[in-house]
Amino acid sequence: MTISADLLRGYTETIILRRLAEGDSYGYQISKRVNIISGGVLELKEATLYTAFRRLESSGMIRSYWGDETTGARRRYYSLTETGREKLNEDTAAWCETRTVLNRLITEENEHEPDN
Amino acid sequence: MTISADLLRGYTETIILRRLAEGDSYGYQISKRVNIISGGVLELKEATLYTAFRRLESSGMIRSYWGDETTGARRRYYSLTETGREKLNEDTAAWCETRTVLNRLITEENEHEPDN
DNA sequence: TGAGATACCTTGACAGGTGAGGTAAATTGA
DNA sequence: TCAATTTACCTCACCTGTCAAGGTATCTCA
Repeated sequence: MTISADLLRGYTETIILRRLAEGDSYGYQISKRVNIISGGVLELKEATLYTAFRRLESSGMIRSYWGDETTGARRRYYSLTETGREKLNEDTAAWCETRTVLNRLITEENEHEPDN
Repeated sequence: MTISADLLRGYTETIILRRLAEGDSYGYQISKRVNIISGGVLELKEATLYTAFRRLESSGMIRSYWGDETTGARRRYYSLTETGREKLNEDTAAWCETRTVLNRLITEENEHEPDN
């Protein structure tokens, strides 16, 4: 079972920032790591990934630099900025709140709540 | 604190279906109920709500009928179809899975996972 | 030699959310 | 009594994130 893209919309950037909090990384690696960590159910599409990188960089959340690979394909590494780190904290808090609210709205019984 | 729209994208229909699982209802009421249940942090915008109703009805998830109010503004009631009920079950399962995966990707430590 | 993996990138189309606009009736309070 | 607010519905054009499809280049291994 694969997770629908629509259910993830809005979390792509947070997922990327979280990965970069563990250390500098590059597109291809982040993509693979996310796939592994998710148990294979989530695949960040390349187009999605790279457009997210553009957004994050132009808004100052991440910085990029070319790696000095002497072998293999060139890699563009990304690193979290201070702003990005703060954004990650906010996003993480937002996720926790969203999770609570969605749980209440989708999975919990609400029949005995007051009507007004 | 209000929950960002983007984080909810894709859950609007599920939220509506879930409300209708508790009994027939109409737009305005669903909107208010969602707001109350969410503790005031989530507000389904009218445009969002009504376009979602259109989608759900044309895909056979819900049915609508005009109420016979003798007082107050007219109301268009919606009721869940059998298909809609099944969809709600699938969506609920999808939410649980998404929640687990996002938790792992956003809030958990993954530093000790194998690299490949 | 050539298939597959690594690694990057862009473009155009699509879909869901929403601000801003609209209608109409009932209620409320000054 | 009458203006403001609430109830209740609706649509359109725009914005934004996703992604299929296309591209480039290098390395590895059979």
